[in-house]
Amino acid sequence: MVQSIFNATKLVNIYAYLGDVLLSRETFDQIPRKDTYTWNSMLSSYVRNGYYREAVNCVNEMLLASNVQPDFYTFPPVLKACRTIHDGTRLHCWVVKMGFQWDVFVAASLVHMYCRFGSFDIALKLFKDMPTRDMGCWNAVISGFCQNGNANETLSVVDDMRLEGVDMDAVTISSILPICAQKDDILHGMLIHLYVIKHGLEFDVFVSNAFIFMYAKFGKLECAQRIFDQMVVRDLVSWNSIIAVYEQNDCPHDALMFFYEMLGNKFQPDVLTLVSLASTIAQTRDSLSGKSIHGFSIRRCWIMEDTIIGNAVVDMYAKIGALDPARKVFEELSCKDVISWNTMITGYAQNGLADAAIEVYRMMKDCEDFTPNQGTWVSILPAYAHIGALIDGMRIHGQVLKVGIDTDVFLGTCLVDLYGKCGRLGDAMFMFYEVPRVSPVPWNVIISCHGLHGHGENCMQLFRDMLDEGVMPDHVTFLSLLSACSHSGLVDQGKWCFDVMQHNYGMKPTLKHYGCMVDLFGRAGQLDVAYNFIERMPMRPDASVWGALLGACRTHGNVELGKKVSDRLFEVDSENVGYYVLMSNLYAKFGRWERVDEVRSLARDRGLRKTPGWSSIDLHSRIEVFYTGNRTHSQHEEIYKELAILNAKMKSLGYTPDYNFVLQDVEDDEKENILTSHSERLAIMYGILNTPPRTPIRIYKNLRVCGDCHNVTKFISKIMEREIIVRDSNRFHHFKDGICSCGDYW
DNA sequence: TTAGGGTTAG
Repeated sequence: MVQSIFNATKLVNIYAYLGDVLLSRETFDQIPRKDTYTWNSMLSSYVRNGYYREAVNCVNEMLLASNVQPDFYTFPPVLKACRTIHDGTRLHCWVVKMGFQWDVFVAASLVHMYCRFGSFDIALKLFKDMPTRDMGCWNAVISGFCQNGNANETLSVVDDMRLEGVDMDAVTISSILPICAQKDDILHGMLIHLYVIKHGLEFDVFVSNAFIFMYAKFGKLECAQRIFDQMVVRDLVSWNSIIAVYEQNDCPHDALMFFYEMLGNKFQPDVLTLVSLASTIAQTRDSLSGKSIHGFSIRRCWIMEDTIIGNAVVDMYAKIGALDPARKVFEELSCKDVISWNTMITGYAQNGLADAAIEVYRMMKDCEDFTPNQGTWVSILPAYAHIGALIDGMRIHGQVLKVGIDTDVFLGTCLVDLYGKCGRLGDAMFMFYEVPRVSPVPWNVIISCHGLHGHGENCMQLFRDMLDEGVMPDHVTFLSLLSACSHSGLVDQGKWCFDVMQHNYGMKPTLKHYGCMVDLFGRAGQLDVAYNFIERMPMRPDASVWGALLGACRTHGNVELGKKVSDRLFEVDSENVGYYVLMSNLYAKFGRWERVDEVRSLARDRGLRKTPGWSSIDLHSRIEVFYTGNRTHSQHEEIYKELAILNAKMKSLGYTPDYNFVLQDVEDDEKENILTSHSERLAIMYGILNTPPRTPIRIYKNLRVCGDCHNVTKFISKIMEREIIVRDSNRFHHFKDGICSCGDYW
């Protein structure tokens, strides 16, 4: 039995301090004659533990009770609750009525609350009208602006404060450092660091934590680490920050090391630790750890309560490539926000599953609760670009223009990519000149678009323009350039780029760069050069490098080298069906059917199935897909009939079918039928039948276009007087008047 | 430790 109100109230406070609000309330309820001190304690118990709604209800109860009067301790904590639940005007009236408006603690709480509501006029008026201001009042308005992301207003208040001769304290510093990080203002950040040292504030935990975060944003890992090392006392935020430093700067193993060290120091991870950890695991692609993180957040019930951790887990699974678990977590999120949808769409798009990305985007649009934003468009546009859905992509462009954010560098770059990949180079160039071009990314995209169209010389010119504008190329720039040179037969320029990246920019080529070089030599028929190049590589060639050479052996018909290369290739990758197909194609070209069977049965024994070839066409906002030999389409009879008529016309103009591209050992008549039913021809004929004369036809083929279809498309473009743009898995083929823009080099 | 203003995330 507790002896006095005073002691009973002490217990309310102790339970609050220990985080047990229920026990705190139980004790409070048992006190028969509660005084102001008792009520104030209960209120702060709620607020301290995040029970904001309850705090507001409790203060209403108190204000209506006749036997007790609030004092200047009553309002500050409740106003803190009000700003979080966005409901404080009524309480402000009470404050005024009771005459506590100009108590410095109360006034500071009011100012901060109105800043957080975004009602800056009210906040500033209150601030200016205060009869006395202390440090807390200045900080209330400064942090209020900061937390609403109003960087410029914040800095102007800081200037006013210093003009009045008031020095910044630790609270001011830790409020404004995130603004320096947000504005990428290294100079001010470092000046503040000097100020902190001069004023002896460097041992404040909040200040140190804010510096760790700021230096991490600037990419200055050593500075962040030095501050962390010098800290005398570290809290959970310090550990979370140092983990995030390494996670955000692509050093997942260091991030994990600090996580284990944190556990060793007896700190329990919180939601924020888990969010960083999920991103870390996504980088290491360790699916087992991914499952542990997911399990941990389920056991703590965080995934149910916190959308951010849910989104982080969806993102983690998607980055690991585990789309089914990602989708399951996404479906089960109790509260989805726009970012949840964007994460799921990006997950599918980045794993090449454009159809699934589009399906999720449609579901999102059907939900009236969510309005697509910049993030949504940045995630869906690459999916449309991937499948060549120009009309859908243009619809997004329309929405972007309506909102007026078409010069956003991320969106602009996605639009450049869309137009480039959909065969509209002119529109891509137009968009490119609309976006800011200080980062190499838009340059890389436009160079890669020109490369896909076989315009190698344009790519070299763009590269020169980029350097003239003072933009630093990165690894991707050189990949785009090398690939462009390779598709355009610019062997010397390709060699020059490879040399420049190493000697002028000090970049070490990656496997991908080596792969491009092999492709460059291989396509140009310099098979021995390519082979010797691989032999001299300073790292172990992977399947893509050998695969590039095997493709060249197929194009240039070198069976002996092809055999040698495929042996090396299957040593490093025996699971990729594409390489078996390439090898069997090579044997088929020379009629070595026994070898063809051998390679095919090898692939079969390993449980590999050939990817079926298909082509698609985007007509009247509907994507029609044709598989090779398709006879189920509603117009298939008409399509085949027209193709037969076309065949006869082509032959009169000198066309002879190239049976090298038939991979079955059958009679010539049958070989001709097989060629006629290739998916790209079905899609082109469908386009011709369903669009007005002379309109261009754009189709997409999931594999590489076969040589015979390439030849036939030239004839079709002449006979039918159509411009035909075919995008395959490799590049663009632009046919007009019987000629292909690639000059038959691809 | 009955009160205001501070740091970290998808």
